[in-house]
Amino acid sequence: MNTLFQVKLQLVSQINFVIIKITMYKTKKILRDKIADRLKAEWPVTTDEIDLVSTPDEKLGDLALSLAFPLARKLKTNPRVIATRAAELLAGLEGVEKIEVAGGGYINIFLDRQNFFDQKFRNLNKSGLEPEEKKIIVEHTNINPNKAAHIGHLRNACLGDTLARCLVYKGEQVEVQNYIDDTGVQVVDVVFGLIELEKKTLTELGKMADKFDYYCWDLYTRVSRYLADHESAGSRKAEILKKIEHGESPEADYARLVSRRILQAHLATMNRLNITYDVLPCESSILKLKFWDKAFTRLKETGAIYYLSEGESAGCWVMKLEGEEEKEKIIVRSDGTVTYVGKDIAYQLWKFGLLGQDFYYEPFATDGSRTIWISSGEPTGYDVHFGGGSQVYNVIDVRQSYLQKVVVQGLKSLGYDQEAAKSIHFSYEMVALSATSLADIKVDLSDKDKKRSFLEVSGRKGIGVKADDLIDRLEEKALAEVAKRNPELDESAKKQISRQIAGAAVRYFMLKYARNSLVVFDFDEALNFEGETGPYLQYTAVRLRSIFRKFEEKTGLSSQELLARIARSNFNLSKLGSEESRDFWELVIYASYVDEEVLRAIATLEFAGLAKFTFNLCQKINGYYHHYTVLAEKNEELKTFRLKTIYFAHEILNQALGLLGIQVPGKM
RNA sequence: GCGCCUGUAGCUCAGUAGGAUAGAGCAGCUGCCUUCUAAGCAGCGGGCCGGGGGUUCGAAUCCCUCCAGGCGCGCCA
Repeated sequence: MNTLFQVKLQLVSQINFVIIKITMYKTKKILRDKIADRLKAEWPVTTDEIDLVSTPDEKLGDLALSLAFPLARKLKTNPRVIATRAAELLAGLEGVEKIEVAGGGYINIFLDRQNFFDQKFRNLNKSGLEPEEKKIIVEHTNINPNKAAHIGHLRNACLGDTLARCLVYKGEQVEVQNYIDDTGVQVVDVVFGLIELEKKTLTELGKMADKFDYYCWDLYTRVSRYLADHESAGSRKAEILKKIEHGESPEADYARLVSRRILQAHLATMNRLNITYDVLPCESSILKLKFWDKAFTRLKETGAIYYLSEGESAGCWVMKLEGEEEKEKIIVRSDGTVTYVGKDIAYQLWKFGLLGQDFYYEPFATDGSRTIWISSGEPTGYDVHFGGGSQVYNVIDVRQSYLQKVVVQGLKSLGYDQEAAKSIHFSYEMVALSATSLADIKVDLSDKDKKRSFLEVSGRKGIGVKADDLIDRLEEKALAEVAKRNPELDESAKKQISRQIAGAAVRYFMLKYARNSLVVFDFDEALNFEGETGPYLQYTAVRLRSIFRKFEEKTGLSSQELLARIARSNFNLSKLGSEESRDFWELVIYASYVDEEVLRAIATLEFAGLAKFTFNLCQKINGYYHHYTVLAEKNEELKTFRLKTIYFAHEILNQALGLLGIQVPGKM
């Protein structure tokens, strides 16, 4: 009972913390302070209790206070009376046009539009957000380097990459890691297949043509089936595993060749989606540098794990789990080898800089001007360091929740409570395949699997849509559209645009679902370019940009001169008709919520909201675009004002698209 | 058995730190291209928010319970 109560208290304090963070959004924060200041003379209210929410309708104002309701309850009076009095107290607030009482006791605030727009326009490039961490590590992708990437991996990478982008936008220092399990059983399976089934020599392997990842995809499923059918082969596989872990030739050479080549393929796939990394820590380096030994010593010394001499788990080192009194998690097996979780605890310690040891690094690839570093178990001569974050996000699907909990427990048991609290499992649901998608990829299914309406992606069974296949199909479709609409463009320009469109389609598709929602992948849906899709967002931006381009062509002004002209302009909003005034305001106020959306996305790790926000913004922009012509407007003053309005919207849209990792083509 | 998640329009999903009339997209139907790109816009139809209780001025949102589904709970990784 007592602990339950404590847990509740803890939750409440966490929630308060989040509330404060989210409403950091400048205008609201300033307003909340001022409101609290005015009201506290009459009632006992603090800034934290001032909850400013959006109104359901533009006619009701821009922001609403609902504090009259709880206050009325406390004071046992009518909320309407309180609201009326509050409205009096708040009269003449700076930045506020007027205040009205509505409904049962809502206090509705109408912002001073002229003032608001001027201010927001001037601060277009300042987010108004502040970093809170020393260094944040985002670990994502983490694909076993033994086969082609599939759409399940894409979801992981898109979520992780978007999180990193949002954190950077907030001003945080972010390090993106992609962990490579280059000595694990999945790689072992493929090495087994190459040696025992395919009888490939290392030289033959090196000469193998393109699509090595596709080749391994098929080989991996073949090996899985072979091993299931030939139990006796298990000992050979175990032997290979051991040799790879100890770096013995030639098995370890096979493993290295396979994992590096597949890793190259994965990076190339992710690059198509604008996703990149800072560092690739490898399991082989962890083994070579004996990270586990260090962690093991510490875990033993602190009593975080202990030895069992009798019972079911006799001979094992185990860890107690909070809240599961009679259950123990085995960390070291009775044969002395460490389990997956054990290694993960050591690795997590490294991420926080708590291991007292770092990898060596060397360049693995370059991505534009950015070097992607890979870990090494031996000195390389490069003086670079990674890890040592103050906060760590592990992007891993929901099935790993239990193990992630154990890892956090490991940190806690070692006394690292703060790090445990900042060790965040960013979990999300899996990607499955719809019945039609299953029919699309030719794959043998068991009778049991055939009966289900959808199937979980499985590399082992070969059930999955390969990432490159999906992107290829999207590019192909985009290219056909681009060629139809812009026949004057040369081939390379058309291809470039198609790549950008395909990338946007994938990224939006992966982000539009809430993370707890199981995505049942369907080709028809993923290949759609209309409605709530990435290409729709791009199209919106392209059309706006086209207005600026045409304006510049007509007037001969440069982009800077154009910006200077509209920044200088000072249009009096009262000159607008009521309809245009409303449409202008709806667009501007909605767009200005971008900061709050980013903070919300980070706090809840829910990027579907940010995706939705961007989509809704585009809907508003398209509505405006359709209704108000800019370039043909005869009234020069009004024309400049409209240019300013869409410039504002366009800038914010670009910011949002950047966060979603969506590029804007020059033409579509 | 225990734990986590999910159930909202014909379909796919938003909305869940309680707030005013439950929203999009797709699919269907009606209009709009001598006009800044129709990958667009405007409009129509479509809902016991899984069922039942409770808390509250107010519940899709919080609590209890039941029903249905998914996923975890290895000396696998």
